[in-house]
Amino acid sequence: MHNGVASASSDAAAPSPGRSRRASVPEATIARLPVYLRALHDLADDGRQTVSSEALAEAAGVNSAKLRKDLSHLGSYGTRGVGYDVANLVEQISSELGLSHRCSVVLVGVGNLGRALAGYGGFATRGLAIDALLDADRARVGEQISGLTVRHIDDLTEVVTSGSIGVIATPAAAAQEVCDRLVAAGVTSILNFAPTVLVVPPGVDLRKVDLSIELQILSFHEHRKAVQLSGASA
Amino acid sequence: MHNGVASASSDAAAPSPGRSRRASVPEATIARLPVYLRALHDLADDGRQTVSSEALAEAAGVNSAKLRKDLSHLGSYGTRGVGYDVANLVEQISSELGLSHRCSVVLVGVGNLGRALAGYGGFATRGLAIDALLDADRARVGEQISGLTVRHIDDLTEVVTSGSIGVIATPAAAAQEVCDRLVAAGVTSILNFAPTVLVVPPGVDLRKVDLSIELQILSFHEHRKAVQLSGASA
DNA sequence: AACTGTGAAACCTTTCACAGCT
DNA sequence: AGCTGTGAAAGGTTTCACAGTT
Repeated sequence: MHNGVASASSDAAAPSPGRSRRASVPEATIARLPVYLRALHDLADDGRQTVSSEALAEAAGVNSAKLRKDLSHLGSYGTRGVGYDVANLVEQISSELGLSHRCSVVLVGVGNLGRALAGYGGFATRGLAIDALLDADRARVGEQISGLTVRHIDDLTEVVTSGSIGVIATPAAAAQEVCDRLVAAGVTSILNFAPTVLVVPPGVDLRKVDLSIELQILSFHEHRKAVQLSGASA
Repeated sequence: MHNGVASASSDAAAPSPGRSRRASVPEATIARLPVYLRALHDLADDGRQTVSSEALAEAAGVNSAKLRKDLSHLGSYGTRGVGYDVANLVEQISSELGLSHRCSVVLVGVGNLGRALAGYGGFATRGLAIDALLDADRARVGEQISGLTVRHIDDLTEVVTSGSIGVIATPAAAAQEVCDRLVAAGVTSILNFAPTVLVVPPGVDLRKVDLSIELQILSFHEHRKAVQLSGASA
């Protein structure tokens, strides 16, 4: 799975004795909440008022025990014998994910991938959308993409607000520098699409999406299947 | 996690008593091998002959104990007191991932994202590259993208070969049908970029990359940080 | 009866720490 | 000395199965 959250960032607070409610939802659960949310939105669009763990689990592609355990971490508001109230659950999950008050998303790197991300419908649907596009290439500055005007990366500090999320879609060679500049500008959550390992200071969350790694993992499974087939006849 | 090859192929072989033919490499390890491989290629390009677990781990962004444990699953060939032979390890990992004999990659959906993927340098670097582009829109058929000619999706069976990997970069609404067609054509490994849950028969490996989910996970962490800051004063 | 919420078991992953090789 | 390989401990995740609620 994704390890997501960058390394040594358990600095938040020392194991203080007077720690308050530490509901602390597990990472694995967090990673599934967006999937549940999407399924719930679909159900709501279909006019469903309530849904059972069984039905929601199927729509989300997980099993129902896992779904119930996940929701129980949120303090869950299902009704035994009935199921979950769709609208209520949407509210709960959105709130948990912090989608209620949208934070801005700043994308750096307007090459092929950056353009694709800027135009990606999935973002806009609920809660999150890209608010600013930046690039180091002055030839691209001023260009209009998906309703946004590309600005120069030197304007970074002007477009970053408290709680911004940074998205890096630059070539690998530029990624670490862009990352450093994002961090310097106050960004503490970064999504990296460049195929390189980034280093961030403690307290900064870093996730990565690496397209070629995904393909290589599939290559492994494909390879293993082939080996099994040919070797099984022994 | 990912559903992988349904229960069907867990541990086909009985625990062989004698020669320790290595027992299946854990999923978590597989997911990191491509990262190690990239770091190793970088080291090789720099002329390094050997590397310690400490140094390689740092380049890959993991800790050294994890790296050593991961490599030990491959039957690892390090030398105590010295480290790992870079070229040898590249060979080992490539072979484990099945990159030695490239399998073809077929991409369906040549919208913004599909174009970005087709031009994505990361793929080509080592072992894997996209071999065919397909789209349902006849207006796009014939177009040249990154040296490939877009073909109509009805040609699917002509471009799929045994061991092909399918990549879905269509809108969500079309994804399941495309997936079904890929499966029907014999594809057993699929990477899905469409923001929707796909259903595949047992024996087919499915991985997904969902851009908006990644952002929502970061939104959660950002949100939590904000809450901690404002609420910590109690 | 239908369905949720949850302890407990099973399983997987990471980290530790050190034996053992070069 | 330096470094790998690995049991064992610690921690996290999934699944089971059923008590408890409507």
